[in-house]
Amino acid sequence: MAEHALLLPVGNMWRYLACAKSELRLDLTLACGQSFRWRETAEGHWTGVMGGRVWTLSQTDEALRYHVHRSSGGRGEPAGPRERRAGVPLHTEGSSGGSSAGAVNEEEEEEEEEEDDEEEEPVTEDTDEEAEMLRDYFQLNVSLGDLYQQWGAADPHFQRIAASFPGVRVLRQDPTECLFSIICTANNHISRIHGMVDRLCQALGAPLGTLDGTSYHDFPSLSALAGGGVEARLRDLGFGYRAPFLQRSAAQILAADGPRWLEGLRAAPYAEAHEALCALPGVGAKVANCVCLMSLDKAEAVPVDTHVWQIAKRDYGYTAGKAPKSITNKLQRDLGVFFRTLWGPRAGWAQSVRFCAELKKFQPLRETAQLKKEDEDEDEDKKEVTVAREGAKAEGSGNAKGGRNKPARHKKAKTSA
DNA sequence: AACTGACCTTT
DNA sequence: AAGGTCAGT
Repeated sequence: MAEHALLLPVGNMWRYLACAKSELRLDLTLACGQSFRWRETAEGHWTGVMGGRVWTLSQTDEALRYHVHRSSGGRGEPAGPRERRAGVPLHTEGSSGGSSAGAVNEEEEEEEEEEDDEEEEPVTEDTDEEAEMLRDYFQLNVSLGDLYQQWGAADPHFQRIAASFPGVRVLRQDPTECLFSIICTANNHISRIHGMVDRLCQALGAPLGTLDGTSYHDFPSLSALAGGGVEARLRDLGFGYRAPFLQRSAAQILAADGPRWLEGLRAAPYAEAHEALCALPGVGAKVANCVCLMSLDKAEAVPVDTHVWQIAKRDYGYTAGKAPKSITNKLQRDLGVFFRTLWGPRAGWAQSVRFCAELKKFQPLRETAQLKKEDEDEDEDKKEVTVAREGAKAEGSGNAKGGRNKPARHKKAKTSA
């Protein structure tokens, strides 16, 4: 029910936010595996759900353009904390093409027609609020240009790719959405993850409306994720062994004061947040680092995956000594310290740029600048990196290994009532 | 404390 | 093999 609330098409009602392309590149930032909620619905146009609303974003050289799709008859309340949804029905097109992309809840489409929310508040304030939502989501208060400068000066390998991959920012995502999306990424393909997150929202998230035949859903709430039968449902949706991780993690968080527990970690030190996350089923060191970096304001967190490990070996000669067969926790800690020493307190941001540049889908971008650049100096700076391992603790709460606070290990708690 | 395989599916 | 995690040694 309410599956087919009609979302208004993008008219000429773009809003603009001053933002240079060197500060933000939508294509790189939205498709590099941080969030799996955005699709390029048209050339240079990215549509997705953020903060309980459906957005379409695009950009010019100097501005970020955005539009929020309003439901024409939506009764689906946004699950967000703010309930004030200034939905103003403009066109009341008879709901036509119910082209069921979901095939799940096929309903006879009823005429969208109920109490049209009488405008109870002036809508003008909403636009400022939405601009602020974007600034927060993209963390536009952080000057990426300055950071690129610093990283490039400190690291010739970063400098080598910087010009080809500008505007790669770390998103500030909702912690719940980030956590449960990232759990899905473990031992998985990016191409597959997109579909999984999509089906997750389709199956358990509140419907927000339909646009161009595609239905959009909010990210599932913790209660929806923790519900009985969720594991089996997700198994059917192709989540494999991750299905119980999602359900059990949700239940565990709910038992620990719900979303406030997660959001509270934003104010906690990196090491503490990392440790707390690792207590959740399906959350190891790498996933915890991703969540810390992309939703909990831990800019120093460096997720070490196979790509970063390859980079470390190839570019920074980080095999000196021993090369574990797999990426161990110790290796992740050591590499975290190493990259924080190299890149500084926002090492996680720099890592995101390097990771992005490593993705196969973005290799064409690399070629372009490579031709311009020189291509002779290759192995130049492969020096000892072991030296850097020493004074790496100089950055406050850098490494996420200290902290012997409280055990709080539930992890394998089966059906702990 | 640090390593080694098994593990759901899909490219 | 894929942007790992878990349990056992």
